[in-house]
Amino acid sequence: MTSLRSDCPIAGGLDMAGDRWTLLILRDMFLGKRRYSDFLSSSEKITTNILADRLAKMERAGLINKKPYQDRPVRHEYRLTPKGRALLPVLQQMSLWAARYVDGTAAPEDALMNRAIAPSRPVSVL
Amino acid sequence: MTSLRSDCPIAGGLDMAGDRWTLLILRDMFLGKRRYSDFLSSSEKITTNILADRLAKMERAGLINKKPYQDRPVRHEYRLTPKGRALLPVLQQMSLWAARYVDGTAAPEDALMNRAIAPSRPVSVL
DNA sequence: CAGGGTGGCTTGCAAGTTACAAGTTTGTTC
DNA sequence: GAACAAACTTGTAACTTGCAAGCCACCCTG
Repeated sequence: MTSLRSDCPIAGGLDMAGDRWTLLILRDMFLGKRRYSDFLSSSEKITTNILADRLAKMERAGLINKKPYQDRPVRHEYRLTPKGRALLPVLQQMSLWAARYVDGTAAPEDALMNRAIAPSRPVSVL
Repeated sequence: MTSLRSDCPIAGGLDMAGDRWTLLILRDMFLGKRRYSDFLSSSEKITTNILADRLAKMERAGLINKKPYQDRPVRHEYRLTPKGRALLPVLQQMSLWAARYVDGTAAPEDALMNRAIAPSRPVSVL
């Protein structure tokens, strides 16, 4: 996770978010989840150690940040940074692809698809 | 790889292509590579056992197919299926994201970006 | 103020996956 | 028939994942 395999942007992207869980946590955040227990409740059943590890790595990678929402006891919530939010089109395209080509997957969720990130970037822009 | 974690299309997509190498092999194919030795020569330096394993899994997943291009000795080449080709937009969005947000990555390659798959699908279509 | 419950982790460990190196097979070229 | 090459396969150590259990701080109830 700490060094890139090459300067290819695809390799770089995969080095930061190319595992089985990171993009699913991102998806949950786009759907409004913010707390540890929210992420645990998703239907893919991530385990606690992996969730804690991924949240820490994602924070170090600048995809999310962590802020206390209460003291006593201190509890944190996790939110997308602009860098994390900018991965939405990747999630959208992945959804469209799987919904069409992978058996047993449902249609993409409207909440993910009907959403744009700030400066929207069409595919064939410079 | 054989069963899906949920019916979410993102989870489905990740179950098929959410690892450190599959999308890089796909990228190489979009750039015209077809042979085992072509894939080995990429700058990320995939090792032979992983390459062989990934090619076999991708074939089973229907992303690519394998055909002999000569006998004596039999040699195969690998080509994208329509299902594999349809992952191009995912690669494109990943490239745009990383080029913009990941330090040390180069600009997306024109050969990948200036390319459309047959029925092009804008993001916010049903 | 003891006992149970809850949210958010941490720890331990077995099983699976990856990386690196070396070897094998099939045929071709000198 | 020796060297070479493409395309794998095998062995093994290191790392990552999945599963279960434990832990700590705090609230809540009696």
